[in-house]
Amino acid sequence: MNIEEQLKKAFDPYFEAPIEIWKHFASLCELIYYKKNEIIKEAHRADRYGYFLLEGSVGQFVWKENNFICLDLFLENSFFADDISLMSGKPSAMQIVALEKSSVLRLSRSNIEKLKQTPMGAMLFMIGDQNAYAEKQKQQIEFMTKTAEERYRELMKSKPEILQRISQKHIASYLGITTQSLSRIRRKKD
Amino acid sequence: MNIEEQLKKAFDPYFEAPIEIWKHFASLCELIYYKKNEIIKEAHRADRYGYFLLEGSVGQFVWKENNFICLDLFLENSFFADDISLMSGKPSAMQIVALEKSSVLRLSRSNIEKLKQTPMGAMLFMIGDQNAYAEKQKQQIEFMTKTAEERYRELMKSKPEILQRISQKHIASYLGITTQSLSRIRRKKD
DNA sequence: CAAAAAAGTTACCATAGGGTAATAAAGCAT
DNA sequence: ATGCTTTATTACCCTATGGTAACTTTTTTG
Repeated sequence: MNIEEQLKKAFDPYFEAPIEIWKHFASLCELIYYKKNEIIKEAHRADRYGYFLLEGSVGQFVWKENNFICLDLFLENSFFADDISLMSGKPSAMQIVALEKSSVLRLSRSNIEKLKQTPMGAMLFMIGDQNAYAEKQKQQIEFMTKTAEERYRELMKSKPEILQRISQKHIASYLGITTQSLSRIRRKKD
Repeated sequence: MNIEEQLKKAFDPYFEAPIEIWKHFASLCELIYYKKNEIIKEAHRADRYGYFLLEGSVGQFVWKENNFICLDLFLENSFFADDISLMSGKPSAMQIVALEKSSVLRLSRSNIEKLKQTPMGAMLFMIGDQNAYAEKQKQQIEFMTKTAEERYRELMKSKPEILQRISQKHIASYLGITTQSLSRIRRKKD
């Protein structure tokens, strides 16, 4: 599958934009490859890019005491960014890291602005932003209404491939617990 | 202060739109009054409105075990909605409640769509959505990197009026703890 | 204003999850 | 492959927070 088809397919569940839009989108991007554990966006720097993950996996992290904890995980065909830095133009605490060998489309802020000036482009970003918010709110509800063990079992059911591909260290911090606690949960039954 | 000035002033920190836009915005809204504890949007219903809080305070809740826990709190001059239901058109678990006597501007989905068709309107909603996402992410970082006690002290510092105006029951659940735990924290020193 | 309801406090014990540390297992590099 | 580094497991004890329950204070409402 070529890149514009991949973009279209990833976005279609939310809004079906014609393939020409995605050709235009892709034409404004750079294609970048990252090795496992390579830093895509360093903590306490500014970043003026949005990204689309073609292959691999990526995590958003912030520092807590003595390690990075994971705010969100992305698998291929997802949009991701350090939205706070991208919006404000200022440095943010977030670090973004490739968790597997990954290929990524990178779109600069100025090209984002260009895209937003077309009606269809504006629509895409609006829907993307709304969706990001909705996902974050769902994540909050999971956090506030379920135990770590319930969140683990939920994740196991809904995205089992994450458990195969991402190290438990990251999954544990994503679930809001230590690797020891995750081990304890996994031991019970699996 | 009249309504359009109030709208403009609330939004200006993010993007300075001309007052005419806000007149147009206000003209598409209904003004509604709620009593303390009145339900603005009931859990497990759909809601096709966005809201702007002129006076009072409002909370977003979801059910957990035997009570409603608070996902977010709003004071006057904030936009709020059940975004998930508003986006999807479908029922959602969220309940929205006036926590004090409140006055609210209510904007229907169809009028939101109308506004979004103007370039300036599209801009406003885009910025609003981005901002909502950024706030939610900040809230997540607070949750994942700080203890309940730290979150309480932080809230005390950043929005002390909340502690005066909102019942501890709601503040406790907003902080992710029980009222007993909040009492214990408050006892320490205050 | 008085009675009733709701909210807040305190104490008790229970439990999920954290911190340290030792060990085992897996992944990576020469 | 062989060692070196990182990750995962397990055990130990510790702490923050939860649940129940009794009591007090505040708020609501007839």
